[in-house]
Amino acid sequence: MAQKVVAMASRPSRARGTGGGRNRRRTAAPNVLQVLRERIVRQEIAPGSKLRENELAQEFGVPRTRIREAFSVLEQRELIERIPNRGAVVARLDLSQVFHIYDVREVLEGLCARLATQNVAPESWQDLLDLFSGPMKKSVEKNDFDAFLAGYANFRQRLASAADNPVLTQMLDSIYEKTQALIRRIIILPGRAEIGLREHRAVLEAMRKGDAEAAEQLRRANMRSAKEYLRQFQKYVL
Amino acid sequence: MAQKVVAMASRPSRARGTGGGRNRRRTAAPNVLQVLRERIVRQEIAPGSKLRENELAQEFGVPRTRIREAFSVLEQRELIERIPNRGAVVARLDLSQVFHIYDVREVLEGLCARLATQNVAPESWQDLLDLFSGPMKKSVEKNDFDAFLAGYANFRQRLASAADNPVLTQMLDSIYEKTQALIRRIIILPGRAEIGLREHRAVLEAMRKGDAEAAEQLRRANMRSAKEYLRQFQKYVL
DNA sequence: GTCAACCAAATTGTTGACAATATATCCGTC
DNA sequence: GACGGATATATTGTCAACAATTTGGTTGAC
Repeated sequence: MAQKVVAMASRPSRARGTGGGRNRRRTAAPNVLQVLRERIVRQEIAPGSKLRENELAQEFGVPRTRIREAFSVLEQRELIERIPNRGAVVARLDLSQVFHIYDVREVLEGLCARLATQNVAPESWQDLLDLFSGPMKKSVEKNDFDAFLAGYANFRQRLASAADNPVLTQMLDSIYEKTQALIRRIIILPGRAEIGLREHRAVLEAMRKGDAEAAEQLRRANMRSAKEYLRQFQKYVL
Repeated sequence: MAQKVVAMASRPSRARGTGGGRNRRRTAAPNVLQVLRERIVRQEIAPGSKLRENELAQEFGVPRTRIREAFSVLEQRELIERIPNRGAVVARLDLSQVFHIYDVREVLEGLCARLATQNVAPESWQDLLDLFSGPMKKSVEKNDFDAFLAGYANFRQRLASAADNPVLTQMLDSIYEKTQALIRRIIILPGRAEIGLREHRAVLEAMRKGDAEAAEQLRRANMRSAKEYLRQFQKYVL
């Protein structure tokens, strides 16, 4: 019995030291999924590219099974397409799908604005309103799209957080990760940033007044406007 | 072309062991995922039950890896919950999540009604309107809930099909598979079927007139009403 | 009798080897 | 020289053994 204890203590498991001050895993990035997701969303891998399991397994230093499991999730999220026995390719948005997405996004973003307005005190939107009245306006004038996109991301995040509806948040995220690259190309269309800025300000003003219905309608109008812009310039962005 | 097929058929290696002839994987290729999904949705397995990989692998006659892969998908759809090293359990809806779902469902079903109205000729809704004016009314009077649910399923399916938006359809499906069991319990609440019937008829009448905006608003009102009923009777259905 | 540590069984997680399939290359025939 | 057909290679799909973790019960000390 004592021997058993000894055996236990001396078992060949390597230092894992979860409780200890050591870093828990060896250098390799544990989250294959997250990395792949970001690469695809940011289009660091071009749509249509083939994803080879062996290649990725070697790069990440993990067995192929891990890659496979990550593929399974990415397929569910429609970020990649898998054809049996032929592998996985990065999904590409076709035009009709984009318009379908925008129809859905319209009502979801509208709901998000309404819930956010209902859930928190109107004054809490003052800082965002200031941001969109001052600095963001300057960003647009200077054609500083990175700053504009950062502000926009802030806007979305604040609304989703205030809306406090995980189901909604998840759906918006799943939409957003598919269209992120597209949005960047819409923003730089001539005049779009100006219009978007004005529309966002209108939404925020309604929220500042605590008018949830108006906020919903204005956010929906904003989405419809974006969709119209897209329709007009579709040949340039897709 | 035909030659290609011949080449395929004459490939030498077919050492599958079964060797019985032409049938490749006849019996043992059950769609594990589909079966598990239905069992969970229909609550043939109770929420909170533990799902053992080995058990299922043996039952389906497939290696554990398959079960594992199915689990991965079910987890993504939030039909099960997996805790590392502790296994998978059937997800259970808690009350707050249900209300979150209904807020989202309100706007999505509204969108679905609007798109359906816009996409097809108003006359094409006549048969559904007749169904909800005649037979469905009888079903409610006779407390024939199965018939009522079948008609309701028909209604939803027709609208989704006419809306012709795969993104929307998928989101509604993912919501529906989580709440299917709940809906059956709402329907049998005192008076709910009558109210639902009236509201659905109102939606269909708007669609019959080609009034997409009204159809959207009425469908949303219908969802809000269902949510209110749920709030009122929450202690009895959850 | 209670508490704690400890062992044993069951269960999940991981890995590499092997089989099936698709793609690319080469060769003979017309 | 081009086309069809067969082999070679690369890639994906399948699987069963192995490792690690949790759990329930048992033993022993106080």
